Amino acid sequence: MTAGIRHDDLRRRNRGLVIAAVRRAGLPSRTEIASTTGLSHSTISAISADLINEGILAEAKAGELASARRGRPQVGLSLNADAATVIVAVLSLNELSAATINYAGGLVAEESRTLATATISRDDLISELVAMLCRLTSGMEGSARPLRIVLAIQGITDADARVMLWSPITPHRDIPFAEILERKLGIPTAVENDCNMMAVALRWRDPARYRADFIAILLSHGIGMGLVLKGNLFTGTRSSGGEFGHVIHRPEGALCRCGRRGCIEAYAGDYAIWRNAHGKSEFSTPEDGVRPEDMKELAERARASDGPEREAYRKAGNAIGYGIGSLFALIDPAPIAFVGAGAAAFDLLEPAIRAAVAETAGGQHSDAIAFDTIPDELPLIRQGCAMRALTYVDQEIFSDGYPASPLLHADIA
Amino acid sequence: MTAGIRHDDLRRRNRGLVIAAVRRAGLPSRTEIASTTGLSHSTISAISADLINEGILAEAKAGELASARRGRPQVGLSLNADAATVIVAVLSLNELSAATINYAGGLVAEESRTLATATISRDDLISELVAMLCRLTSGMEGSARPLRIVLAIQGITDADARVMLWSPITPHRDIPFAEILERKLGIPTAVENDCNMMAVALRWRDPARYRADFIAILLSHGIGMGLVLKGNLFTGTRSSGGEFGHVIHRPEGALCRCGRRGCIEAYAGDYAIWRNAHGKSEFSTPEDGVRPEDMKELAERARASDGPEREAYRKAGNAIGYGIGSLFALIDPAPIAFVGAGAAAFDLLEPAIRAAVAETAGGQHSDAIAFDTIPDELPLIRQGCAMRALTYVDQEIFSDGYPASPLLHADIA
DNA sequence: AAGACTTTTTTCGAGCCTCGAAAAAATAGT
DNA sequence: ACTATTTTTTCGAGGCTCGAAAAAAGTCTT
Repeated sequence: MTAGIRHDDLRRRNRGLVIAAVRRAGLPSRTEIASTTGLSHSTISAISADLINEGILAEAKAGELASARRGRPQVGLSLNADAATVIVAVLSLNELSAATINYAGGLVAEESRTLATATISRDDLISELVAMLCRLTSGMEGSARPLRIVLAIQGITDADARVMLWSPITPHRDIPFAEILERKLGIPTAVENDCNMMAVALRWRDPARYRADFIAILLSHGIGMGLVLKGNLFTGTRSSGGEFGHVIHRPEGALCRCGRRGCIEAYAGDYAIWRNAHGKSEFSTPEDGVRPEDMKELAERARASDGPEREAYRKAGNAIGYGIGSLFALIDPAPIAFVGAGAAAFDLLEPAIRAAVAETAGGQHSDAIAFDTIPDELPLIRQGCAMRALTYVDQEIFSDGYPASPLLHADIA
Repeated sequence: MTAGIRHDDLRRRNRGLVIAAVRRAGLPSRTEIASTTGLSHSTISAISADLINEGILAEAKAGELASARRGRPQVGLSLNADAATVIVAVLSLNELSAATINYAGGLVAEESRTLATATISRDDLISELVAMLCRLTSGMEGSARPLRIVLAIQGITDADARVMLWSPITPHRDIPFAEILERKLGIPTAVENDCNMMAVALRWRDPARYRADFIAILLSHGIGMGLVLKGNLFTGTRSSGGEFGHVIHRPEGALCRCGRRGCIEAYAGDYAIWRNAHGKSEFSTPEDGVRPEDMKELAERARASDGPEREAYRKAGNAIGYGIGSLFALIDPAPIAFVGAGAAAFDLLEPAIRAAVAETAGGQHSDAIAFDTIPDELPLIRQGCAMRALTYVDQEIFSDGYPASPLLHADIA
């Protein structure tokens, strides 16, 4: 049962609304905030005064907002970059990277290193991560301590974003990263699926295109998906969900890395395309060592002539297209962004994808099916993590009357 | 952007909360409502006094609440059955039925008739419906006028629940039932998918089992689905969505009623089972005239010996099972209720369903997969419509300070 | 049977919050 | 310098929820 609304919740929610409006708009005036939130000018005035006093927002210098209009000039409100910091970390195949981000979303520091994720021991994996984050946060104590960590992983997390349940990059399972990092660093942590973070980032990058309903599909060694429906990130009931790569394309079909058969990934993952292009059986054990260079070369050959390579891409497109079509039967069509190295070969996939979608329930609204490609996934994932962490701070910490950094504003005391 | 919370929204939302608590609990005391909503006793006292004055709630007679405890006895609050009425209508193959329901959910009047939905003209279909609802509402004027109509149809509606976009029971498309009924009867109307209403009803019938996440699957001539995720009815971005029957089971597979190939329905719909059992080609035109008696007989023969009939049910179960498995890859497992005549043959389907699910991503959590069967769908659909209509009245009308029936309480004037 | 005890419900004043209207502030045009 | 215009702040009114205390309505005990 939904909880009742207390009187003090009201202020909290409206504070959150004002912060969100500033984060979204960049440098909005109070009047602009009033109109986007629907709250009265007086309320916005009161709330923004509080937020400025607390060091969460800051007023822009006069003239920063091009006006040239008559009347009292608007004063833009911005996020105070020094109000807080957050940490983002991305754990992917053979690579671990992390960064400190300030409250305005700017990069403060970063670090990354290669890591043999497939063979490293469980303890070493954990301690490498802990060590990197300790280095990043060293010297940040007291009010300078980061307020949130978001760790993105390839694979499945639990619905509460606390445990990595399974990942293709390591044999180790059920690693409670959130608990570990909270204990070691004392900073609240969320563990998120990388594709979900991609979807979050798309929404911030291009809100016009990626608004209420859209899909991000990661094409790489495996196939991942992040799905936003009615403005909310779609997650499973127990896990991060959205395992599009393991929707069944052909029952009893090709052997998948997950051990099952006929998954979309078993036709469209890098290893599957490679396997098909090299004339190996669909039932042969998935090859782990397919490198990005191999795929680039494969794509070149597929473009050069209509041989087994092109056929392999066709099969991949067919699997993806039928999968999308089935998804559209459930959720109706929505724009799709293909992300990752595989998106660089999208020209080879697209005809087969479109042909397959046309054979499905999604085909009837083919006008609404827009594709977009973004070959480089890491920046997207990072940005998604950063926004995830920052909106957490916005809504869960700064929306209460939290004294952001009292020392910065000692003059008001 | 989410709208700001006004001060007067607060009362409205808390009124809605109190009404919802009473509808859910049956005869709760004020103290009980306070604890389920988290609001204070004083607030509940004030709100319920208002609601009683407005004739929306009523106090139970003393002693109706078994207490036997010490202390001042609790006074149960109930919905005032006379506070309002709503209309539910269900349009299904060859049958149209409608009923008037009072505010407490009790049946006031009902009517149903057979109708050759497959051949009737568009205008006749509309006027039959309008006529029936006019008869039901005749004499109910002024404050006795029903406050809401919910019409359930087999097929696809738009996301705003105003238009029947497509239905298997009639060749006519895009009938704006909501607009038509609102104009003819002057009562706000919603057009809903029948399976979605089944899901709504399950939640009211057995909240322990069907709580936050579950699936209702209708097995009849076609295959429908109603899905509740995180406590919300799942709908598509443009339509009622959840067209589980048209998820692709086998690309380029059996011919479906929808004209496409390989849909789950083309294996598991009545016509598909019938077609397979009679040794017809999977690509032969779907038979429209398969009657429930035919299916009953088919099931008998399938139970009697392991012939083509049993094989047909196996194929159906295989399609459903793979479909469920793929769905579980996206949303994680959830309890499933199989509804409709096809559920009466669930014993024939279940082994193949379970075997197929085990081959998919859903298989890993096989412990969480609970099946339930409900052969009679019409009462479920009706109940879902009724609850849908009543909660609309609760939240959209009675949550504002709406004078429910001033005449009933003239004494307070 | 009267008083003690217990639990539910109502009453009442305090404290917030939002809102609208009016005032103040700050600039461009004339 | 003065007017027009637009933004922002101020101020009082009205509502809402809350906690504490009081009132109500029984059961239990002696």
